[in-house]
Parts: sequence; structure tokens; C-alpha cells
Amino acid sequence: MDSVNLKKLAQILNLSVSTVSKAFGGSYEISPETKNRILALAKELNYQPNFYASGLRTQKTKTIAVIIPEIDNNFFTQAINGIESVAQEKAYHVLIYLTHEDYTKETAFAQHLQNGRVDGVLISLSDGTKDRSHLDLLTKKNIPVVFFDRVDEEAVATRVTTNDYESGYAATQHLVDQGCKRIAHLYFSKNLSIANYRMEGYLQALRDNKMPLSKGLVVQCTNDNKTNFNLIRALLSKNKRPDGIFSSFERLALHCYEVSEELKLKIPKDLKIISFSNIETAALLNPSLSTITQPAYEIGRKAALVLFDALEKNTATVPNEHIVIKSELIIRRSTTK
Amino acid sequence: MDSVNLKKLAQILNLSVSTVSKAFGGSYEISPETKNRILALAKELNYQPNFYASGLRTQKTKTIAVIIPEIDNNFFTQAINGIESVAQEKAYHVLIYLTHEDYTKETAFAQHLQNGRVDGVLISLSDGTKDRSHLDLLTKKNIPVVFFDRVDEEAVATRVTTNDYESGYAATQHLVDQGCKRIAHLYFSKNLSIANYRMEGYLQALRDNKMPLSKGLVVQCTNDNKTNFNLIRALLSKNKRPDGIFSSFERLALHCYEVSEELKLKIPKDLKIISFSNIETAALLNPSLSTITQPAYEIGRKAALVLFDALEKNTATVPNEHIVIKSELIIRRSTTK
DNA sequence: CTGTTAGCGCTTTCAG
DNA sequence: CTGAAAGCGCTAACAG
Repeated sequence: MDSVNLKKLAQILNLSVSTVSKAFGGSYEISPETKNRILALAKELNYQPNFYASGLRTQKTKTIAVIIPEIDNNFFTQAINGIESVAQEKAYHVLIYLTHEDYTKETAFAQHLQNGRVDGVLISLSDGTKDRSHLDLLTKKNIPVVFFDRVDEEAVATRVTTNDYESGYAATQHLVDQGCKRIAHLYFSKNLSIANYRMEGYLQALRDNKMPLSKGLVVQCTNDNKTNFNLIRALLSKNKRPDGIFSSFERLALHCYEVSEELKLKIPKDLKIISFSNIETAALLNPSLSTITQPAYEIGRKAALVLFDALEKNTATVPNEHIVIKSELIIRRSTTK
Repeated sequence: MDSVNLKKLAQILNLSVSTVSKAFGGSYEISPETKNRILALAKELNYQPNFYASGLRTQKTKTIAVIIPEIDNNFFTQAINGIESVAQEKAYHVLIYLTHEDYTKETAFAQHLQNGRVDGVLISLSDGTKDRSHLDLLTKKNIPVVFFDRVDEEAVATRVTTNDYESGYAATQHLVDQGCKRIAHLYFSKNLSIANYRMEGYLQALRDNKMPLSKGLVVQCTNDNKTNFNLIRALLSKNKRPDGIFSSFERLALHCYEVSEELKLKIPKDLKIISFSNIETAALLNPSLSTITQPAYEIGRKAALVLFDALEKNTATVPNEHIVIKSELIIRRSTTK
């Protein structure tokens, strides 16, 4: 392919390559006249500056990476939407990396991204992530990193989350208010700070209501749907089964519905469910799930804005702060008597 | 940042840059001994080859672009998952571009991608797309393009879709079988070939059942939720309102539920609904929506595989064929009597 | 088996 | 206001 590049434009116009280049940079040392000639020809020939050449030269790529555990999840989908909206405004490009909750993959991605492929990184940690050295490497290479949702609490960086503790508390309190006596909690992982905060909110709400804390009612789930299903079936098959469930993860709540159907439990009569969830569509379809709905779009946007701020200031360090955007507690029929 | 590059490695080891470079290429003209020395040092210093330099040199980027109308949509989310699974296998990177159904944006993305940023493109057209010249440009620049779901029928390229006509037929037939006499169809756009096929299936099913075709029962929706809601409310408020709805788009079906709630219509007694949808979660939550569920993951995977095939063969032309992966008709309580 | 050299397309001093 | 030249980091032809 005889692609059209600066050299070609220069040849046709009898100008030097550097002159042509400057014209695109909008430099004021080029006469308006030649500038117009250049831009006109460029348009005509549909010139597109070679991305790799300019990237190599300037060390700026106009690209960010988004590393997330999974994409088949409404929270992350909406977050990407928010991130992308900012990227479009700033004329940046977005690379997506899915870890599938695999810490090894996360490390590999981060390692790879050190090669200067991107200007900055937005990340939501995968479950297994304990060590953050792979992310420190990025910062050392002048690539700023911003965390969202599943953040690294120890990181000296910006961390954007929702108010997990309060939400966990409110969700639990709601179940208490609806008369639940045995409230179970389903969570995803001990490694995730957000999961811990949600659980702390749950525990505190129980304490404040003088309700007994029972280990059997707190179920740690896994990354495997089948296992989770079985755990939940075990929970709901007990003699003294729970009459309320606070789930910190969308998919776990869905299993509760499946299991309830199997065990012929009536929702909300026998069991009231409230869950962190961003399935707005499901809520529309069925008013039987109360939710704590995270402002995923805004979280994504905010995280992206912080990152772009650093990029514009040309610094790899991002403010060391925790930004909280509040979730919404949406009560639906399921959990009212 | 004194980043570690080939030159540095070469200096430290007292070798030439090209020798070091070859070592990474796995070239057999390098002695195993020096090769090991080089690789060892590279590992120690955590060397990452500069992406832009090698991209510039080789004109290969190990990156593909995925252009889709929106991401807050389970079909596309699952498709991305499929695409990404192949990309990971092939060690490719994935850039995401969201057109938000805006043809202008789609064109701009395609224009931009001519600059060699990616090796290939996967695209699902936005609603407004009529002219495909922006995509032809890519092919001309040796960048293969594969279509999925919302394909360009005229394009001389691979087009991966589901069996839209048959599915439309089957969905309609199902409603007929359930006793519906006035079956409405909601569709998204005349410009989309898949929408047309779905509608043709619907029309043919009505004809085959000797049911009258009524223009008032076929509603073309828009890209705006509010407008769609109003259109559907108008449809369901009619004197002779439909008793069955076949929706070709997930979100339109959801509006039917909203409107039904408002108008106090009972589902499925007063109204049976079947829709194209990939909300597995919603289906779990509520068994009241029958669906035609597209194999989004497989469609994404297949499209990606075709693209990578072309990339591996180093050709910009992709087989001119239409690949069909069948959808699944999932009948749930809503549409049985 | 290793080194020299040229150049991918662009930006950016520095000279004119 | 315009041009010449160097070089970003890498690869690949060609010599040795």
C-alpha cells in the first residue's frame, strides 16, 4: 500500500516534511496560505498521521487501558460507558483487558503495559490480587494508575468507590425493618476491600439491632457459579434457614432466586432479598428485587477524569485520596411485607 | 525515566543492538549462550520491547478494534467476551469504540483507524449507517474488516449473524400457538438488515397463519427511550390493543413491562411477550419473558476467528460469506396460557 | 554466530 | 516563514 504520509504530501506540494508536519501542529510559524494548501491536500488524500511514528517520537499515545475482572457484569459495563464518555471527550482511545478474576493475568497485563503502549491505566482489581508490585512498576514508568470499585487500599493513588459500609448497613437495616429475624449475608471474597466494608456494615447493623451474629449465616462465595449455587442451596435448606438475604454481588442474588424456585420458597413471603446490583433491566422486568445500585457510570467517569487530569499535568502521580460516590438504595416489593 | 531498551541491554552485555534484538526474535543464528545471557538480563531489568517502535518498524500492531453501537447491552457485552477470549489466545489487544448509534462517530473512528493503529476491525454497524465507504477505506489500507450482528449485506466480507428470519418466524408462531390474535411487532430501525429479517419472519408467520397484517401493529422505535416508551404506551392504549408482542430488541420489551404496569395489564393473561434478548439474569429473576437468545459469545468468537485467520494469512480480504449461528428460542411462563 | 547500517514516519531543535 | 538533520527504539538486510 502506498499510504499517504508526510513525505508524500511534502513532495506533492514542494515543501519540506518538517513544514508539513508543523502545519498539522497548528504552529504559528507557518504562513496561513501554505497551511491551508497543506490541510486541503491532506483532506483530499485523506491523510492520517501514522500513530506509531508519532507515538514513538512523542512518547504519548492518547490511549488508556482499562483492566477489569469481567465484562459480563452490569457494573463494569456501565463503568466502561462512563470511562469511554470521558475518553471520547478527550480524544483518547480505550484498550480493554479482562482478567477473568485471574491475578496472573492481571500481572501479565500490567507487565506488558510498561512498554509505553498506554498513557494511563484504570483498574478494578481481580479477586486474587494481594500484591500490587506490578502496579507500582507502572507508576515508576510514569504511567499513572487510578483504581475504581475494587481498589487497593494501600495504594498511594486515587481510589474511586461507592459508600460500601453505609450501603451494607442500610441494606441490612432495611431487612430488619421488614421483620427479618435471621439475615444472611453473601459475599464474594475476603480479599476485596469493598466486600469487607459491605460486611462490616452488615455486622454493625445486626449489632445495633441486638441481633445475634451467626457464622452460619455469612457465606463466602467463589468465582464459580455452580459452587455458589450449592452453597446457597445449603444455606436455604437448613433447618433454621434465613428469612432475609443481603447479597453483595448481583449474581449471588440470582442464585437465590433459582434456589428459591427449586425449594419452593416464596419471595418475599418466605425470603426477602436485597442485593448490590446494577441490573436496571431486571428491576424493570421484575419488581421483586430490592437493590443497592451503584453509580457505575459516574464512578467510571470520575476515575477517568482523575486519570486525564494527571495525564494533562503530565504527572504519573495521582492524588492519594479516596473518592466516594454514593449508591442508591432502591426498595421494591420483594422486601416489603 | 531511563527506560531499559535494546541499546541499554546491548551496552551492558557488550553486544550489538541487533544481536540482542535477534535473541528476542528467537533467531537461530544466535548462540544459545549469549541468548541466555540476554534473556536473563532482560528479565532482571524487566525489559519490555517498545511497542511503538516495533509497530512502526513491522507495521504490525497486535491490536484489533471493536466498533459497536453501545456497550450497555448484553448482546454486545457477551460478544466482546467472545472476541476477547480469542484475542487473549492470540496475544492480541482490543480497542473498544462506542458509536452510540451515531453514524458520524462510526465514520470518524474508521477514518482514524486507517492510520495503522490496528491490524483489523470487527464492527457491528450503528443504526444510521448507510454508506460503507469509510469501511472500504480500511480494506484498501490492508486492514481487514469483519461484520457481526448488524452487518452490511452489500459488503464483500465475512458477516456473522444469527438466523434472524427463522427466529422472527418462530417467535411469532409461538405467539400464534398460544392463542394470540393481534400480534404486534416492535423493531428498531429500517436500516438494519437484521431488523428487516426479523420482521420478514414475523410477516411470513402471520401470512402462513392467515392472520391479517395490520400496519398499526408494527411499530418502528427509535434510539430514544422516552419516545419508545410513548410509542408503546400508545400501542397498548388502543381500543383494539395487541394481545401479543414480538419485540426485536431487548429494551423495547422492557418498556412493554413498564407500560403494562402503568396500564394495569396482566402478563401473560392480557399480553404475551416474546423478545430478542440476552439478559440471562433477568430471565432468572423473572420467568415471565420468553426470549430469542442469541449466541452472542459464539458470534463474537467466530467473527474474531475469521479476522485472525486473515491476519495470520496477512491478507486484507476476508471470505465473502454469511455465517449464521442459530439463536435459541426460550419459552417461559409469560407466553403460555 | 555477531555487527553494521539503513530506515519505518514522525517531531523538533537549529539554521537559514 | 521554511528546510535540513537528528533521532525516538526497533527490525532486517547484508557483511563479515
